[in-house]
Amino acid sequence: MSEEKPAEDGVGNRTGNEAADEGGEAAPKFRRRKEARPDELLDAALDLFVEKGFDRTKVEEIARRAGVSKGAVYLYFPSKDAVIEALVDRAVGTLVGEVTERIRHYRGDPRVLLRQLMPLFLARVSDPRILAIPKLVIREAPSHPKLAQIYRDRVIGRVEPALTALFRQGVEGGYIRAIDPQMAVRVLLGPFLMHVLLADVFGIYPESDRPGDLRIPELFETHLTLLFAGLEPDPDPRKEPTHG
Amino acid sequence: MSEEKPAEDGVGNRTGNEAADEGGEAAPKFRRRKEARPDELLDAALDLFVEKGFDRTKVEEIARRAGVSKGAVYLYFPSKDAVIEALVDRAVGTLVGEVTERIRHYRGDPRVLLRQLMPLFLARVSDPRILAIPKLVIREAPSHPKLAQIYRDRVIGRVEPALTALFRQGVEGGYIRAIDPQMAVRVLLGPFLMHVLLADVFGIYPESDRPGDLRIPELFETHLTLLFAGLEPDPDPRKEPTHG
Amino acid sequence: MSEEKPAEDGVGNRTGNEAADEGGEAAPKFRRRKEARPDELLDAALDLFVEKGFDRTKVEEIARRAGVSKGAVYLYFPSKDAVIEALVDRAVGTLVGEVTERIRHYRGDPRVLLRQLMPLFLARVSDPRILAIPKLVIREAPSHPKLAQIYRDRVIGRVEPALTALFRQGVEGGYIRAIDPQMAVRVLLGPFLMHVLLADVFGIYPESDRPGDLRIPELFETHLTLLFAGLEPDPDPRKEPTHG
Amino acid sequence: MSEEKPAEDGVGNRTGNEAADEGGEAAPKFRRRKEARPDELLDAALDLFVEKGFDRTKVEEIARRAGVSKGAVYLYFPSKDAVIEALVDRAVGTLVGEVTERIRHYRGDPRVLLRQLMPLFLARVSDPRILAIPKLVIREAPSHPKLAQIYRDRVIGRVEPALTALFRQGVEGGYIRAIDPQMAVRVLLGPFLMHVLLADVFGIYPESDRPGDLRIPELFETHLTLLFAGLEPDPDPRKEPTHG
DNA sequence: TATGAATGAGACTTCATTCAT
DNA sequence: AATGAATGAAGTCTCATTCAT
Repeated sequence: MSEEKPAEDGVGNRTGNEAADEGGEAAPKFRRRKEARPDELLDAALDLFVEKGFDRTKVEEIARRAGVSKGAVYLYFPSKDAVIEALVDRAVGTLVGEVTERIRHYRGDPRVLLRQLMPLFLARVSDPRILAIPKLVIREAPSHPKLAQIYRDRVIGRVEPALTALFRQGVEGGYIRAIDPQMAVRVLLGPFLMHVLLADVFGIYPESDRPGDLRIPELFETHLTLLFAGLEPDPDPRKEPTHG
Repeated sequence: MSEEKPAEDGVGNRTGNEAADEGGEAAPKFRRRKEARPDELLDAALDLFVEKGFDRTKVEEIARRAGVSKGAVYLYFPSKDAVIEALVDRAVGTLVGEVTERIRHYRGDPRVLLRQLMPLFLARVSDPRILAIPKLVIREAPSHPKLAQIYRDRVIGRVEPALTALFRQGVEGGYIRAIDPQMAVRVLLGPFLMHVLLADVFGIYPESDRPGDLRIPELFETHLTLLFAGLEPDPDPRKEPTHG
Repeated sequence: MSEEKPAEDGVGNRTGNEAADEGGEAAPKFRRRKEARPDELLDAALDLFVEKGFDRTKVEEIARRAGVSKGAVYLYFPSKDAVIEALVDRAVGTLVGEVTERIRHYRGDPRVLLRQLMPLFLARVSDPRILAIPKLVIREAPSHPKLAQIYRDRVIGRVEPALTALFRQGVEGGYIRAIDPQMAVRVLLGPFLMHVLLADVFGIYPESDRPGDLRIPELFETHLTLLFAGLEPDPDPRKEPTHG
Repeated sequence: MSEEKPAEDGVGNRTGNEAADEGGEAAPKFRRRKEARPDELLDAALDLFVEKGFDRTKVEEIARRAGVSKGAVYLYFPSKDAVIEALVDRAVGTLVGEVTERIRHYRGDPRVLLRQLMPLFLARVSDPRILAIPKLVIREAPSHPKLAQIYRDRVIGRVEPALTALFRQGVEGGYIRAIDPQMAVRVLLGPFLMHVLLADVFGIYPESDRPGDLRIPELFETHLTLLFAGLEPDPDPRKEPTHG
C-alpha cells in the first residue's frame, strides 16, 4: 500500500498550504493566489460548518475567515450549497480506490489484512480535519442529499462492500467464525463512530491525563483484541459457552 | 425488570393518543384540546426535524402538520428553540433510572446481564420514533448545545458510566478478558449506531427481502456472538471462570 | 363656584369605587358587577396606557389588571381603539361647562377671577389620575386623532377661548396691560404643562424634602406672582424699564 | 456667542445635503452613498415618527421614504430602536455647551441676558425640524427611556440648572424679584411648550392671516413683556397690588 | 479579479380579534 | 355573561445573492 500518496482514502486532503503561501518560488509581495482561493474558502467553510452547522454559517463569515470579501465567494462557487458540495467532493477526491482494491483482492484471514491496514486507518481517524467530513455529512445529509450521495458513491459504497467481501471470503475460507459479513462490517467500524460522536456531540471523552484526548490507540487495542478473539473459528462447537 | 412501565429507559414516551383524543364521541371540531396539543405539536415537529433538520423546518409547517395555525404553536412553546428542547426533554422524561440501577448493582459475568437486557434494547432500537431522538440530537447539537446537554445529563451520562462499571467489575471478577472498560462500552454500542446511521444517512441497508428492513436481530446476533466470544477470558491462565 | 360637584372641568372623573365595591347595601359575596366592569377596565387601561403607551399595552394586560379575561373586554368595547376613546370620553364627561361659563361672563380684572379659580385648578393639577388624561392625549394624539378631537372639542376648545376672552375684556377694560390675549393664555397655562412634563418625561423634579414631590403650590405662587405683577397696567409708560 | 457654529445648542443638526448629494454630476444612480445614507434614513425616520409615532412607523416605510430597500436600514442601524436613538443622539450631538456656559457665568440682571439670547432661541423654536426632536422625545419616552435619558443628560439637564442659577444670582443680586428660581425656569419656558403642543396636538393655532402660522414672535413679545415686568423688583412693597 | 452596498424573499414572533363552549 | 384557545395579518430582522464600480 502506497503511504506516500496523500489522502487516498478519500476522506480529506486539505491543501495545507497556509504556511507555504509566500513560500519557495519567486513569491512577489502581493502575489495573487488565484488557484489557492477555492481551497482557502473550502478550508474556512469546513471549519465553520463543523462548528456551527451549514445553515448557521453565513457566506460572509466564510469569506471573512478566508480573507476575502463576500462577493468573492461567488466568483468561485455559484452558491452556498455548491460550497459544501465542493467541500465533500474535494475530500473524497483522490478516493479510496487503492485500499478497496487491496481489500477486495485479499484472500486469507481477514484479521491479518485488517491488522496491516490499522496504522492507515488510525492515522485517518486521528486527524480532526479528516474526521470533519463524515461528521459534516452525517449532520447535513437530510438537507443536502447530494452530500450523502457523494459520500456514499465515493467512499462508503466502496468500502462497505469491500469489507463485506473480505469477511465473506474469510468465513468461506474457514479463517473466521461464521458470521453475517454485512453485520460484521458494522461491528468493525461502529466503535470508532461511537467513540468520535460521543466526544464530539456530548463531550464525553475517555478518562485521560490530557484533557480532550481521544485515546484512539487504546480504543483500537481494545476493539481489535475483542473482535479478533471473537472472530476465532470455534474449535469445538460443543464447548462453546452459552451466556445467558 | 418491569416491562409494563412505559418508556422507562427515557428514550421516548410518545403519547400515542392521536386516535383517542376526547374519547369516543364525534371528533370535537378542532378546538379545546389544550391537553393534547403540546404532544401533537411535538410529534409533528419531531417528524419534520428528522426529515429536514431544525433550521429548514418552518414553524408554520409544524403547525400545519399538527392541524393548527402558526400562532397556536406559540401558545404552547415560547419559541421554536423551545420546541426542540421540549422534544428531547419529553423523550428522556421518565428516564433510564431503573435500567442503570440494575446495571450498576450487578455482580458477575457482564455477558449474562447484557443478554438479559437484550430484548429491551432491541425494542428501543427497532422503534423509529425512539431512534429519532438521538439522531436528532446528534444532528442539532452544535447549534443547540442545550439538546446535547439534556441528552447527556439524562441518558448517556448515566448509561455510559453504568456500562463502564459493569465491564470493570467483570474484569476485576475475572469473568471477562482484561480490557479497557470504557472502550468496551464503545465496542458494545457502536455497531448499532453505525448500523442506524448507515441506513439513515446513506440509505445503506443490509440485503434483505423486505426493502428498508434494518434486520436488527441479525445485527444483534452477529455482534453479541463476536463480542461475547471475544470477551471470553484467555483459557490459558487456568483462572478461567465458569459463565452462567 | 360649586366645589362639591365632582370633576366639572371634565379632566377626569374616575369612579373610585374600588373600595366601595362590596360596600353599603346588600352586597352578596359574589355579586356580579356588571355596571362597574367598563369603568374597571378603563381604570386598568389608563394605568397601562400611561405607563407603557397605547401600542405597547396588550388587551390581555388590561383584562388581567381589571380581573377579567381577555374576551370580556370585547363584551364592553368593540375594539382596543374604542377603549382609549372611551377613556378620554369618560374623563371629559361631566365637562368644563360651568367653569367656562363663569369665565366667559366675568367682567373685571382677570387676576381676581383667576385667583378665585386657583384652588380648583390646583386640585386638578395635583391629582395624578386627572393629569394622566392630557398626558395620554398628548402622547397618542398622532395615532389617534379622535382623542385629540374629543379633548379639543370638549376641553381645550372651550377653556382656551374662554380664557382668551377673559384676558381680552381685561385689556379692554384697562384692568391689565395691553397684551395679546391668545398668547396670554399660553403664558398662563404653559408653566404647569412644562412642570408636569419635566417631571413625567425626564424625571426632573424641583428640589424638595420629599422625593417625587412636584411642589405645585410653590409653582403656583411663583407663577402667579410674576404673572400678576406683569399684568399690572403700566402706570407711567415713560418709566418702563428697557432690558437689553 | 458664535452664531456661525452650526447647531451649537444641540437641538438639531440635520445634514441638509439632500440636494448636494455627490456633487454636481449626473445623479449617480442609487448606489454607493454610504456616507449620506444614515442621515437620509434618520431624516426619513424623523418625519415618520413625528407623523405617526414610532410604533406605527414600519421600517419599510422609513426605507422607502429614504429611497432604499428595507434591508438597507439594517446596514446602518442594528434595530429599529437604534434608529430613534440615533435620531435623538444626532440632534443633541454638538450640544448646548456654549450657551449654558455663557448663562452660567453671567452676573447681573437675568433679563438682559435673556433678551440677548432671544434671537437664538427664537430661531430654534421656529424650525420645525428642531422642534420635532423634543416632541418626539416627549411622546416616545415611556417606551424608550433611553431617549429621555439622552435628552435629559445632554440638553435639559444642562439648560435647566443653568437657567436656575441665572435666576438665583439675579435674585441674590437684587436684580429681580425674590422668586423661586427653579419655578421661574418653568415659567420662562412653559409658554413655548404650551404653544407648540397646542398647535401640534390639537391643531389650535393663534388667529392669523396665514393658516398654520405659529406667530412665535408675538408669543415672545407677550411672554417677555409680562415676565420681565413681573420680575421687576418691588420698588415699594406697600404699593404692591393684591389681586383677589 | 475583487468589493461591499443593496436587494427582497422569507423566517420568527406578536397580538387584536373571534367564537365555541 | 364569561372564558381562553385559536387565528392570521403584520411587523422586525436575516441573509443569500446581485451588480455597479
